[in-house]
Amino acid sequence: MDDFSCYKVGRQLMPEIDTLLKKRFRILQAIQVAGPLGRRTLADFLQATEREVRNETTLLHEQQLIEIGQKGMICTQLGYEVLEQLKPLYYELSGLSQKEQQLAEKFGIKKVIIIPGSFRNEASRILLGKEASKLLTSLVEEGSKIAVTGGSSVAAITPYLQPVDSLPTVKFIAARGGLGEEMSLQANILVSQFAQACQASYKTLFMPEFLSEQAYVAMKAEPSVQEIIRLYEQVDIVLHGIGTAEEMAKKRGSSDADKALLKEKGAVGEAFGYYFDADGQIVHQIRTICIQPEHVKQSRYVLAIAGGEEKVKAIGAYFKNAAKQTIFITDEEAANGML
Amino acid sequence: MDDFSCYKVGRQLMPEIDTLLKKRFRILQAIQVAGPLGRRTLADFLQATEREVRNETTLLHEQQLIEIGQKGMICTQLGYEVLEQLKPLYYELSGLSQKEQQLAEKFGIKKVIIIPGSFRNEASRILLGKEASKLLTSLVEEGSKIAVTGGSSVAAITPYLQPVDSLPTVKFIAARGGLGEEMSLQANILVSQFAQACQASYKTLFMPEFLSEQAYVAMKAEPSVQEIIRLYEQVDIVLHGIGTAEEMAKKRGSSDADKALLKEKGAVGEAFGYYFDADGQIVHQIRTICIQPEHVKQSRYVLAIAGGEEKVKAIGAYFKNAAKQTIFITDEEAANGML
DNA sequence: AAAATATGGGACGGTTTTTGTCCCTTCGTG
DNA sequence: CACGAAGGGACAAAAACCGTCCCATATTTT
Repeated sequence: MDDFSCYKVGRQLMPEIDTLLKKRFRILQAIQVAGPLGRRTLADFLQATEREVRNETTLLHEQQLIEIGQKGMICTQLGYEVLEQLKPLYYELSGLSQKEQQLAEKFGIKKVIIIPGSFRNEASRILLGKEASKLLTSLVEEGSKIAVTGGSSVAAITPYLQPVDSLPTVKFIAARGGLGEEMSLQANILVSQFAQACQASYKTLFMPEFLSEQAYVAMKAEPSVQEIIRLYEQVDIVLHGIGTAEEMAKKRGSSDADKALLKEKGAVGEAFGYYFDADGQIVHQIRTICIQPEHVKQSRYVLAIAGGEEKVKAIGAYFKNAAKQTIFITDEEAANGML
Repeated sequence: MDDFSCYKVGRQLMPEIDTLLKKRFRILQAIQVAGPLGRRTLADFLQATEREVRNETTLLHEQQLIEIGQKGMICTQLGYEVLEQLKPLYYELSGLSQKEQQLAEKFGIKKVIIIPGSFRNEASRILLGKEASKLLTSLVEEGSKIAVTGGSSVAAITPYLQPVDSLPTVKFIAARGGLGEEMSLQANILVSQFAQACQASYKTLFMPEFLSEQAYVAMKAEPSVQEIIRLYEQVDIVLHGIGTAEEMAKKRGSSDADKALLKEKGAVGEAFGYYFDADGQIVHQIRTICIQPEHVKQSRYVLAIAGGEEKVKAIGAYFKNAAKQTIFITDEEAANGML
């Protein structure tokens, strides 16, 4: 499983290297993701004193793992390699590997990936983006159809998608219509950005949020809508976030009556347009066009992304009744909350 | 070649672990070989302050690598295992592996094994004994005939020979007669002790040191001597030390005239009864029965053992004209002197 | 039996190192 | 040109470390 045997033997003579490795790894990683930045900025970024950061960074500099310029410190190529090679070990030492496995078993899903820190922190979101992008890239095949929902977590991937391999042949599909205000996090916007980044094609679905019963039926019959519904049936990969019921309702600008209704029904979370209760059962559905749970369940891969302390309950509920083939990317904060 | 890759990557982030590992390894090893011993004794054994030893030993104790009793500190089973597993790494870090290879190339022999420290130090002699014993055990086969000379370095093996495998079937043969005073280091005594330790058989050769020409010829004709000379021709393994010319002459109680003669001939070293000059050429031979250089050269393995600063010249000279199949065990001190 | 030696644990100043926190000059950037 | 953030320098307070001794006890030697 691991080939850190010599490290583990060495640790018996030098137990202090564990904490040392974790500390320096964190700092080097922070420099890597947070780009060129100065000593003091880094210090409160990591919530450490200036001194501590300074000591470690001078050492990292002597080791040629970072370069110190006038813009600040940046990670060298060697630093990248060291980070890459030490990542599994860091995960092992931080217990993240173990937590990943525990969560995967608990939820009965394929795999869990934990990003150190919290998605509230920018550094973690950058790591998330890189990790998710890497994963997505490894999953796609020639002509894959990828359904994408909105949300800040999913949006974090954008800067790191690159046109490699078969990515240019895939198609990104908005998993549902827009959500109201925050345009930049809408599924429609994201798919277009994704597609642009990968030089791939995409399909948007612009629709009002709240349709009357009649309008809903009418829309469903529209040829363009029919077309996207057919696409949903052929989706290979679903990329979605998970939200809390309150947050979602607020984002949608739901009325107080609707909020009360949701609360009454016990809704705690939301994913691709469906509200579910603490048991993961769907209790409410937005009356709009969106991908159906059965489409999700029959897709080859499901990539769920969600983190942060506030989403612990929603995530836990969602995975009581989620697609088994799901790969779940979360942050350390949420992972701790769920264990 | 080595599988310390994860260690070496880790070292890039934590360069201090090198010295740390070496320091702790040395201390743990000292405890291992020097048996139960106290803090202060260990301190001047390692030429370190009491404090330093104390700090490290408390840590080793916490790590359960040593046990602290009223007789002093001893190495635990876990400690043994850690030492065993870390030994190649320690050799690598200390540059001993590299020096071993350099010396082997320089001398044109099969292999060099360097024992840390100096043979003047008891701890090193204990390590020497263990190492040489292990090596010898690995070399012998069913019915091997092993020629043994005297000397303190060779004698260091005695306590660590154990009756394993095919050792009981081997025969230890005194490579020559006695040397005078120091009985316990004579070849004759050693072979009997070796044989006893291994439950093997042995053959001694008791003869006066300085024979007249007539007596020498007469002795050679003796059946018992003829028998041992035939044995010399069948020897599989030669185990011998290397001495300086001065030391040997003194041990033998040579006359001043003889010493002057040796000096005139340029003798710098001695091995199994032969004096050789700085070029490794034999310049003088003791007139006694002993194994011949041609017997040595045709034996399967030659195990040479010698160390200490004072022997550097003698060793260097000896290996200018030594058997290619020699495996040479020396100490760090001599190794440094020769490079 | 008694003296001598060696053990681990405790204690305690003096010293070195570490730490937190300034200021300063120098740059890019707006 | 001005502002903010960069790295480097400096320094007092604090902490950690270090060398060293003492002590009660156990073991070894005499």
